[in-house]
Amino acid sequence: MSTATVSRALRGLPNVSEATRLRVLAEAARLGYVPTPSAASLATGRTRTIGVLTPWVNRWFFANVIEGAERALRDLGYDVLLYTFDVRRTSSRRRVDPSVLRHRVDGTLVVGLPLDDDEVRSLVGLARPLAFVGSGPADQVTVRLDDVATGRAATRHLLELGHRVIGHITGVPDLVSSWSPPVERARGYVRALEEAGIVVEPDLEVNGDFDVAGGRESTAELLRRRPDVTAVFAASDEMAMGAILAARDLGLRVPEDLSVVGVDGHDLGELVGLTTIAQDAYQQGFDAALLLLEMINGAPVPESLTYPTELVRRGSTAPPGAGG
Amino acid sequence: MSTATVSRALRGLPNVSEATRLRVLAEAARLGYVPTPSAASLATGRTRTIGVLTPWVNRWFFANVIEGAERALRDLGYDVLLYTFDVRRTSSRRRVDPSVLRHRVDGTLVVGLPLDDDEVRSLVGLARPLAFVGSGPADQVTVRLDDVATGRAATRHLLELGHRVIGHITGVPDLVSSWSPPVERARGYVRALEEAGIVVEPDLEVNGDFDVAGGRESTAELLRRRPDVTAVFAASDEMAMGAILAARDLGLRVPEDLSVVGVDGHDLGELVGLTTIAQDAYQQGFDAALLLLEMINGAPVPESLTYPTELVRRGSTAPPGAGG
DNA sequence: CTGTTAGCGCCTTCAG
DNA sequence: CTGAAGGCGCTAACAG
Repeated sequence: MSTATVSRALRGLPNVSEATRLRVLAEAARLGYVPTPSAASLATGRTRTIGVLTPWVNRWFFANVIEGAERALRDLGYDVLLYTFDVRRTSSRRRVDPSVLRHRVDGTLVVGLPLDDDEVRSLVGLARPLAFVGSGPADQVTVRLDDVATGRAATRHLLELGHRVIGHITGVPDLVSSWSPPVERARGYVRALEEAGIVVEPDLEVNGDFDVAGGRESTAELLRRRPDVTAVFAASDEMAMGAILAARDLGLRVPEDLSVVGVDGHDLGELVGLTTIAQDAYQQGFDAALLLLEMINGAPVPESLTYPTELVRRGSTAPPGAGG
Repeated sequence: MSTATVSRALRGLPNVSEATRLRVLAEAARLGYVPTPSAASLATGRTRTIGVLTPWVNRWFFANVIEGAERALRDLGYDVLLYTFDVRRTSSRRRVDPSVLRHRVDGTLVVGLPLDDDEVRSLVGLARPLAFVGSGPADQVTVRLDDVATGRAATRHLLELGHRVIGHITGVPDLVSSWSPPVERARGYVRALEEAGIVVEPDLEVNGDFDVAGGRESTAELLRRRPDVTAVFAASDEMAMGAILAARDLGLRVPEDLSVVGVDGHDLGELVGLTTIAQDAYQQGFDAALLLLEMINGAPVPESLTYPTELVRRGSTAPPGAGG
């Protein structure tokens, strides 16, 4: 029997009689035969692998998106190649160099990673399907929240409680990209303030690096600078929890002296009574992976999917001076 | 110029004159040439890729180990292929079938995934370096805590505070493997009780699925069954936080009515005042990756690395009945 | 130091 | 429906 017939049988192609197919399958199983992916990939140009680019895996949003995407891809026989690009306020991250992805992935999923125009261009230059989760450039397929609306809703919640001096803890430096979620949430924050006729003061915004420690430090700095702040909107729950720690460090009570609202719907939000705008990160990862595979299969896909959010009111927000 | 010379120049092999090497490098840069990994892999049998097998990515320990490993591997030019195998109490997980790894990875890192003997055997059968993080079979390279000592230390902390009826929230079903961290932590728990002359009661142990929701449910069940419990040792911080939620659901105060101690040193532990046995998960992932690469390079490596832990006392533990 | 020659294992085209 | 042949892009061994 020729290798060509075996190859056809194993891949379920037509033009193989049922008898030979069964014979091949049986023999392959008996021998424990496993195809060599690099040979297949060399011959076909396809890798059955998706590159996932993300700044971190140990943060709520990112971990859940990655897990959702991995499950979807695995179910459909695709492997996941993980690339992290640590993003910090203090140091600029390593540039995304897509040449490492060339001939290595059939598609790329960018998870919550703000890219500059050059980086996007170079990814597009790979000529492979590309999708973004969290946010992405306007002309690319993106699975996301309406981040402006999210920032606006969080800020309005605080305004409706009666707050007038509201701080904002944002995520990454806005130098890189004009379309990262923190940038858009900050826009929503500004818009809500303007709609309420409140003058927006730049020194009410600080950068919290998207984690607990960063939220804590930046909130401490904010409260030192502006002791008149009565509420804080953090662009993620982890930073919001850092803000609560900072308040506690300074002897302030939450929510009596400081109201705090976050974004995410973190598993531990309930435990600390955190008011938040909840989203489903796992599902976004799962669906983005499916979209990407459809693109690979040449199916038409929507330009973007926008996911719902929900304000979850808990004990970390209250009218200013509620307790004294 | 021949392809062989180009190949040698690009890979920095000897036997190439400096002049030609520079010429090759310049031309490659000009053309934007990128080698095709599948072709190299087909020719050499090596892939410069490491498979990372883990039950979850959205849990503190796992996310941090993965991130540490990814950073170490990336720095040394290796790619990370991520495979998750969801482990739950309710349903048995998909078996680990290493045939998908054959010809695809140069080594495998198993992160906190309890495997049965057959699965370990089949991984060993790949004839590629293999390392475990969290725990592993006795005869394999493992980066880990002393989990028995960890369970014992946590339980002793509760005993020293005066507790006598101490529940334990463990992680995964112990059906699969005899060497998972939760199993060993439970052993430490039992040993500490025995050393204190306390009769070990099986109905004081419940399974919390290693996450917040599971810790909450199983603690609720435990407290319903055994209202005399005054303290709980959870095998992870996330389950411990679930235990605190369960206590609160039942109107119990922590620590007055119920003391809770966990394991990990979760970023949010301080916020909720959780007493814990802290470990450095990121570093374990990082070091395990380095070990694996040394094995790939044929260097001798220690059979196992044991990491230190530290008891962090916070407000979630106190003598029984401390407040009333 | 450089070039030539065989493959690595699979897939695709074309004959039969 | 099946077989033969060529080639995917690179590396290893050997000549020169």
